[in-house]
Amino acid sequence: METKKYSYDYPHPAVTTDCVIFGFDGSDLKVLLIERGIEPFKGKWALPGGFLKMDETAHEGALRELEEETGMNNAYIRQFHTFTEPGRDPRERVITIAHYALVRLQEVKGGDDAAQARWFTMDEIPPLAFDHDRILRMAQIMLRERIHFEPVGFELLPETFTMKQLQNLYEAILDVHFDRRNFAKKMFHLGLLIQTEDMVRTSPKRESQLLRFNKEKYDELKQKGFRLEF
Amino acid sequence: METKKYSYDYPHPAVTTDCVIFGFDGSDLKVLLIERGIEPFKGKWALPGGFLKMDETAHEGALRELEEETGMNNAYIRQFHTFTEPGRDPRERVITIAHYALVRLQEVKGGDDAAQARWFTMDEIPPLAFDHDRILRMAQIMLRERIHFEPVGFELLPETFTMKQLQNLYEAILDVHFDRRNFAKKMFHLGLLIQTEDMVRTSPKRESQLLRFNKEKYDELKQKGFRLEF
DNA sequence: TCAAAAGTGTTCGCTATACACCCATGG
DNA sequence: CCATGGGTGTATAGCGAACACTTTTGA
Repeated sequence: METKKYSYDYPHPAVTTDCVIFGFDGSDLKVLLIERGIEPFKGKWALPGGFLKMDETAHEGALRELEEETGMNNAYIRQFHTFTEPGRDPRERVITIAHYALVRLQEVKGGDDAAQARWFTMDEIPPLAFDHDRILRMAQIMLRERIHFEPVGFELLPETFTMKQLQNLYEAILDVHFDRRNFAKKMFHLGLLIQTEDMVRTSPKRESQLLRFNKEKYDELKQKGFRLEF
Repeated sequence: METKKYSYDYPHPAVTTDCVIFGFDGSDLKVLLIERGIEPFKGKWALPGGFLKMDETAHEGALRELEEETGMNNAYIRQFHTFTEPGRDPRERVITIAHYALVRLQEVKGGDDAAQARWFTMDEIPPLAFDHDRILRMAQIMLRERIHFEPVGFELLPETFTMKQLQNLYEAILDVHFDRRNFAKKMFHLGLLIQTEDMVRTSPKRESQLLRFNKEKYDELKQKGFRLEF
């Protein structure tokens, strides 16, 4: 502990990136948590995260964390808040730049990380290490607000999906209920959906049509500036 | 440079808070800038900001900056993004937690700070130091989005104001134009405005009614959850 | 008397919402 | 034949957008 190689005239906080990784299984919104293997909070569940390297941006750091945990390297990821309470880490002053990521559950392979990782639905989240409860709650709020400006939901769905799944997703994110017919009408009216030829046997008795996200149309709309009404 | 008193096993970035301070003069949205007195970027205009103290949160740091520059200690202030590009400060690695503040121009006394400070309208902003151009642009975008969830505009207006001023403000923030009658209709319909008895001679020829923000009603609506449509 | 600002209402079209019946399938 | 899930259409109400004339007053 005598070999502290990095010295400054003024005290500097440590900086980490944390990542709230959201996934969707067709009915429920889920979050990936890691069981901590070391103190502090050993054995508790926590958000994936780690120290920012000196030559990477927070965005790159968060992507790195995400890849370590999920093997994904092209996910949607967005910084939403930086948490700075002086006492939030018992070891030293640590501020964390928090992100949320949206991933397709189907594409997630287990992470490299030896760490214990598990997906939790939003209503079975255990108490978390540090101030991660608060970070998670705020991630949910920010995602909920974001959906009014970007069709973020499509980042969570597979290539093709059913209208029912899309509605489940919006309902899970916004925590509201929509009328089935009105929801479909509105979604089609936005023009962001393409109907495919394919059907899928969704459950015991019925098959349903598969949809696809119209990215070209979205990019076009984004140019002009638009709002998603929900 | 030998007396570096603060040492760590791993390199730590320096952390600052920067503050985009918005004001409104009845017609135009303005931003408070500081002329830098020291290198780097000496003589250039920049956002007010400074190093985060080890015992304060970013919010407290931003409030402190704000008070130094404007003498205000109760303004609306909100963190919106943390900028982390490794090269953004030529001296050392500095990340900055950026905030925007909304203040009432009438209440701003000159700051304590000896620094040269000036209000600029949004279309006369000079090139700024560091990456502050980018920070300012993003502040504007975030404020624009925020107004869909909170009636932030009232933070920028005096206690009483005219419908014209309110409309000017919304038009300045959103960079759009509204029909005068439809705008008034919509605002009254939200129920967030109280008509006062008073009139004011706003300009050459005519007097107009003064309005007041209905904070109780707003708090009530916020409880239930609501959206501001624009 | 002209120019500038403010006050005021109506119409039209669209969208949001509420709502019910039919069909196909598997058990 | 029953239960489940998916598909489909209509009627109503409310909101958003477009739009013009009158009044006041100071220059």
